Amino acid sequence: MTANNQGAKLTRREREKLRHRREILKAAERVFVDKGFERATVEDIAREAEFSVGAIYTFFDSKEGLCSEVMAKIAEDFLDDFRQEVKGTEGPQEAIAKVIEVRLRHVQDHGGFLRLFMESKPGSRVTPDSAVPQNCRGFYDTYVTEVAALFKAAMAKGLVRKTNPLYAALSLEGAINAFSAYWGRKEMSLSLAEQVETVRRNCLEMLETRDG
Amino acid sequence: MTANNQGAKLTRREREKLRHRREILKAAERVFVDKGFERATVEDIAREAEFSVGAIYTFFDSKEGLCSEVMAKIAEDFLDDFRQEVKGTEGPQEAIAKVIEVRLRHVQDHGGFLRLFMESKPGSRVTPDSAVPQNCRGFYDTYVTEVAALFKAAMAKGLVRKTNPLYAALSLEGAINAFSAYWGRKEMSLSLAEQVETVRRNCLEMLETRDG
Amino acid sequence: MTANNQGAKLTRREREKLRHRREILKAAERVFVDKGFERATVEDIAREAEFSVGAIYTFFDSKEGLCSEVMAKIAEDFLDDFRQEVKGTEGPQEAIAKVIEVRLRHVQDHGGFLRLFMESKPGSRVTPDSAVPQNCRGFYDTYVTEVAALFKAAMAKGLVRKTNPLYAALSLEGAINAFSAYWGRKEMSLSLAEQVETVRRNCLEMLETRDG
Amino acid sequence: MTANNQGAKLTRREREKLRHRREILKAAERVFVDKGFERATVEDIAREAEFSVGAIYTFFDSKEGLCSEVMAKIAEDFLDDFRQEVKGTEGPQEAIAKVIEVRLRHVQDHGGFLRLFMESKPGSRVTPDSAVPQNCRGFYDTYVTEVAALFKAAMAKGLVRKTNPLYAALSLEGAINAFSAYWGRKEMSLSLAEQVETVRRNCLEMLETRDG
DNA sequence: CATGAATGAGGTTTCATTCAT
DNA sequence: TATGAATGAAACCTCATTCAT
Repeated sequence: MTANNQGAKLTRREREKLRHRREILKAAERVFVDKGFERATVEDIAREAEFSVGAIYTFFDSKEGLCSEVMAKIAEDFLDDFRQEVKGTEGPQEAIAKVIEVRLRHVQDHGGFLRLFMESKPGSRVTPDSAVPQNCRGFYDTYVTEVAALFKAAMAKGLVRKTNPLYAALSLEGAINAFSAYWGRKEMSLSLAEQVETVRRNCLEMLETRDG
Repeated sequence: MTANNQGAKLTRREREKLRHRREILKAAERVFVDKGFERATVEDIAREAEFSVGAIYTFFDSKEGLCSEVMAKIAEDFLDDFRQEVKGTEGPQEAIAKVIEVRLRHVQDHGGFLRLFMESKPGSRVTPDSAVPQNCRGFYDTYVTEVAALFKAAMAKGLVRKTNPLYAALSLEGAINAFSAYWGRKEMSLSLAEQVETVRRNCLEMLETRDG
Repeated sequence: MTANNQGAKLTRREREKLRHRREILKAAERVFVDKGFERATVEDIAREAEFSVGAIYTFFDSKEGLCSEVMAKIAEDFLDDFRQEVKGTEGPQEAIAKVIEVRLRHVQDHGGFLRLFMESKPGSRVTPDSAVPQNCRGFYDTYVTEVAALFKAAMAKGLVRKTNPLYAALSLEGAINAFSAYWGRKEMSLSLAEQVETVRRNCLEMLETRDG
Repeated sequence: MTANNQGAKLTRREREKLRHRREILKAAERVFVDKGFERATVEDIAREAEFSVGAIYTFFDSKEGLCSEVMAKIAEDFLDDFRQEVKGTEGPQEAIAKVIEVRLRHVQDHGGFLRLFMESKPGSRVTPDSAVPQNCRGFYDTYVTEVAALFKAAMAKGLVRKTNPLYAALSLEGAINAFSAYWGRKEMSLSLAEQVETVRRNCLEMLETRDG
């Protein structure tokens, strides 16, 4: 039985192919994060993945297509992780604290890749337009909107000062970016817990009501 | 008298040369902001500057060298502008408000170029290492440190809650980046005054003491 | 008994193998006719033949070798068909008429492939030199010479004007090529009978003696 | 005065550029005729033209674009030559004789390139569709039609047997192709005069009325 | 024998840089 | 000085061929 119809078992060959595909995606992410889209060469990626150049093209249509999938995967994984973690919390305040952790862990694991989405609009060509996959275009806004909803809930409960929840979410995002870029620049390696605590104290507490 | 020692008068020739140089720098900035370093070609820049390709190379050693000077000029002009504006204020609170204005005006005039500095450490290659000029390496930190000093002063006067002034400065920076990126993504064109007011209300007020 | 010496019985295995080989040759011909040698990929041929790429290489040494066999087969089949049909005729005049039919039918079934032979000499590289098989080099001349012999016979019987029989044969060939290319270009789909009649009237009748 | 407006003199630089462009076209024609579009590499062409690979691309957009121009130039030059020569004749019979000469001379100078036009319809991929320039699509038909008109005139004057003039033109074309391909294959180098005479005697005389 | 993933040489194209005028 | 044609290294991508399963 060689069928790979829905849910069916995959042959060893197919499993291996999928594994190789994932390996290439991982390697590509590392190279893209390290060098940026333009300076990363397909040969770099092939070397990092320990495959030949041609092999890359049996899995992906083009360098842009590959980058596209890398971004889509990062975005997807991040949103999944974010939602999963938020779901397990009690109350919006704890949820927001969790957001910080998820977000900082992501920077630790994937570098500043998410920042690319923040900027991605036609005309800011850090990454070519076509490499920002359709299903990622709205990703960053989706995320920010969901964080804003958490702030809104917290404000409704009187846990956080009343302001525009969207701007509260953007402020938090911006601070996380700025802090982690600063730590990166200074080659400081704080533990994740320390990072979370710092952001919490310097950002979140500002917003909390005195008697929250 | 052909000498061009400091302060000496320049011949017409020399004055023209300097003017051309500045024109090329301006044009290069526009192209780099629009397309990014990699996708900008020297020919693009030459066309924008209305010079020949060769002319570019009589003024600058290489594309990277040119980018380097563009960045240095942006950094210098920004610091000058920032210090000038701050100097004219009374009290740290007003100074910080001015910072927001200066910073947002800079985004309006020069796009997200400053963000490149925030991220520029070896390894985040949006712009090639060598294009970040030596004398710019510390620029962003200088700026952030000076803003932090303003916060420190405000805290000393009890105008702003006591926290780590550096992180307060980074938070403000991050928020400005996040807000302006968001507005850019949504193609919203708020007036500078509206932008400043929004950042002030959503960021700064959070930090102010109730009886500040 | 596994021997496959001439005439010996073949095992089922061997019969199947031969059948697969023929199927690949047929598929390859279709693809080569459609796309030309260079633009046809081995994968195209494999897909058309419903075999894997690897299978092609168990039967044929290389893409050129495959093309070589395709051409040899076309040439052989054509010569067989031509001789068979001519054999069944009475008198050279009828034979020449039959030639036209055979030739036009071949264009209908195999496209302009024969024209490749007409042109194939080192230096006219529509098809790579090495893909024109040794045993095909003289094929076109053999064919033309045999047609010329028919003309010679017809001239001897006074049925056709006396000229150089070889040039008469070449003229007929050329006209058939030109007519069928013209019809192809105009996307006209005349029936084979109409095509034969047109060539006969416009070419052959010119050569006939008034009282032939 | 550096303007190159209509009719104005060109600067030396511009004249040189045009000359180089023409040299590349010539070299490209030689290589395309020799190897065919697919097997000709841009490097081959560059070497033949004694330029660098990059230089080719300062004159032409792509290999296909270059081929396109080569074909357009051949077609244009041929039509010009053909019309010029026909214009200078007295009576259609002499004109047709001239056609043979022009056509055979073209084969001598440019090889079988014209045959490519004869076959060029979508689907016969000796040359990629896009390399057959728009303004060439109808070229071969234009030529054949004009030759047909000459036959029609000759028929009207009773100099040539009455048949379909278009098919008469196609027959002549086909014969010229077949004859010259044959001579090429046999590496025979008849003089142009001998070639013309052979075609005239073996093709044209067949069509002439006895008392023409 | 059949498969198809993997290889890597080779082709097209771009573009920073040079240099004769 | 200013020009822009020419260079050639290096990038992306294709595809004939191989080989472990």
